[in-house]
Amino acid sequence: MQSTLSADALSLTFAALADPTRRAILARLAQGESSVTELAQPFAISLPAITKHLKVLQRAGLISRGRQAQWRPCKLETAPLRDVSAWVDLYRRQWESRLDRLGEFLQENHPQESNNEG
Amino acid sequence: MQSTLSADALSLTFAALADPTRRAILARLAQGESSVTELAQPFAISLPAITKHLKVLQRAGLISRGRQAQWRPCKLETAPLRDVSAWVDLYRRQWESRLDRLGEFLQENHPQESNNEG
DNA sequence: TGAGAAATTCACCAAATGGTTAATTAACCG
DNA sequence: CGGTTAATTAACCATTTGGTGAATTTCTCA
Repeated sequence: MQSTLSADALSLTFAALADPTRRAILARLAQGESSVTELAQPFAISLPAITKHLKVLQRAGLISRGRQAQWRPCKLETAPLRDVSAWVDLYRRQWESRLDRLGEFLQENHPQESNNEG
Repeated sequence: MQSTLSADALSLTFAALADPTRRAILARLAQGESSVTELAQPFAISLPAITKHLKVLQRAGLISRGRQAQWRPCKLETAPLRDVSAWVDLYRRQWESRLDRLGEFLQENHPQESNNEG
């Protein structure tokens, strides 16, 4: 699992989010803490596979693990999503301001056209 | 793992963003269109490696390719980042509202405590 | 003390990823 | 036409990823 040079936090977070099973796990955890078997319930994969997904999420800081009796409950952690949000919004703002400037230019020169939206 | 069944759009986008080289390429493209060799400039990897990164970005819909003479300029595309932003904000809102509710509860019971940011 | 439940670790496998060099395609220019 | 530049494709390699089943750890409880 461990790479020689550990990847940066943002890369770990994006990589962790790049799997639908893991996103579904996070969605479930957004509603509250949960045990591993409970989390595994909706999926057609083995428990060890779930454990691996949880390790990926934990390494990305997206969840933390607790311990009570033989359960290791998982809890959603907020910080990494905040970083992702910041990164995404930064670049959205950058290209949106570029498009705005282009839009203004087009407005000045071709008041008819109002194209956007891919 | 599911190559025959192509992964969903959000997974493709997150996976594309999970590499620092690709994020740097996008950052560069946020300032305007660029050719491949120009994009490759800052990196210590070969041109074919850059081509592969561009394919990943294109498959995720994060860039589009043009064509003029022997150049294939790359352009940033906005739609997928909007989806990422929507997903992230949805879950941020979900757990933040949970934390808010917890905060209110704590307020009612321990008016001293005030929450802080990392 | 030991059966059973929760979860992890182990050993393995196939496919995907990220990189390389060498060869090839596509367009320009003289 | 031939040479040059831009970029891609091809073939290959090492590592990572996502999965499996079997064994093991850790805890509860009768």
